[in-house]
This record gives sequence, C-alpha cells and structure tokens, in this order.
Amino acid sequence: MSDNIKIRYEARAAVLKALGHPSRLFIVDELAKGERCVNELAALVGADMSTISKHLSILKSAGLVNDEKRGNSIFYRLAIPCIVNFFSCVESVVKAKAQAGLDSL
Amino acid sequence: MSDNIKIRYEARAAVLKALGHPSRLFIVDELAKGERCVNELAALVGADMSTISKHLSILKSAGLVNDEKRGNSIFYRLAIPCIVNFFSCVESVVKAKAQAGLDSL
DNA sequence: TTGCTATTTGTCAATATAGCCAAATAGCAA
DNA sequence: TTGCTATTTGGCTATATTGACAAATAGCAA
Repeated sequence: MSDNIKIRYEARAAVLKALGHPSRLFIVDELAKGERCVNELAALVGADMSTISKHLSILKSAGLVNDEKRGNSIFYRLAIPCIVNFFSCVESVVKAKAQAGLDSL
Repeated sequence: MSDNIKIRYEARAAVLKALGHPSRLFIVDELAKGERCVNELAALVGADMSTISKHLSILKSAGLVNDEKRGNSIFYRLAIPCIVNFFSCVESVVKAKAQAGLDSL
C-alpha cells in the first residue's frame, strides 16, 4: 500500500472507527431524529456526562457531528445524514451472522 | 439504554469496529473487486501474512467476509456487498472534514 | 516419507481506548 | 457578587488492539 493510499484509508477508517462503539452508534441514531444536548444524551445512554462528552468529541473529530452552543447548553447534530443510510446494511450483516449461527446448530 | 437495545447496538458497533482499521478497509475494498487469498492480500497491503490473517479473522467474526479453501490457499470474499455502498458516504465525511479544515485557515 | 507453500495460532510488548471521579470553565439567574 | 446548571478536561486504572516473530497445522508434490 503506497503512502498516499494508506493516508486515504486511514482517514476513512477513522470515520468508521468513530462509529464502532455502541454508545456512539446510539448517539448517532438519536441525532438522526434531531439535535440533542449532552445532558439529554447522557440520560438516554445512561452514562456519566463526561463519558458522553468524550464520545461526542470523538464523533466531532471524525467529522460526523456538529455542535452549537445556545444558552448554557451545547446542541449536537449530525453533520452528514447519509451515515444513517448505512445502518440497514450493517443490520443485514448482523442478521446474516445471527442466521449463520443458527444454521450451525 | 435498556439491555436489549444495548445488545443490539453492540452487535452493530462490532461490524463498524471491524471496518475501523485502514488495512481492513483496504481489504474490503479489494474483495469488492473479487475474491483474494491471504497471500495476495498480504502483498497488496504490505504486511506480514500473520497480521493479515488476523485482520481477516476479525472481518470474518463480524460477518463481513466468507472464506473457502481451495488447494492449499484460502480465498476470501465479501459476505454482504452493500458494505461498499457506504464508502461514498464515508468519503463525503472525510471531504467535508478536510474542507472544514481549510475554512479555518 | 520429505519438502514446500499457505495459513493460522500463541506470545509478547507497545500503544490505544473506555469510563469514572474530580476539577476547571462558562453562562444564566438571583 | 454568589450560586446553579451544563459541559469539558485532566488524571487514573483497567482493558483491548496492533503487529511482529516463531511455532503449529494442512495440503500438495516429488
């Protein structure tokens, strides 16, 4: 793999890596419904707000979400909504895998 | 997040996590063109065959690839080709991020 | 059998990630 | 100002990942 290609795949992998955590995936799904503040997301996920804040900063670094401060809350929203279109394909992988598991019984 | 929902998001995240590595992403892209054996992929990526083998086992555990032994080679192929459709969206995230970087200069 | 090739698995060190608590920061309200 | 809420950041430990080398396994060919 040449350096150029490597850099390109690293950039793409960073996006997928950011999505590769259950809480972050849940957050993205939630933001697909509309903007949410950190507080709300922390309650929905059921984790410490500092933990959610760090997850959001990972999503933001990956370019997946934007934030906007209003009052003393910070609202996050999806930067690129097409992300959500992929989830049905991911789900088909999960389902095919589950089916393969059943087949082997 | 209820236990049920948590388990569902963990399953989805596992798929995305498997894609969240440059070498594995490259492998998936390569397999989108057709089946390849470990040997070929190791040469293309430029890494030790044992390293590629482990990457492939991660992709396989995630349900993203299948393998078939023929002769003394093992050929891998994509299990669920829709994965590739997502890459254009990932690319748009990467590009938007790059543009945002330029804007801030 | 022996030798050769392809692949996987075990081990290990370096590195990265996750999540909690505590502390720092910022805005609003009294 | 003080206090309250929302959020981020620092520090920490536990855990997971990566990738190389060596060793084990399997199939083919002589």
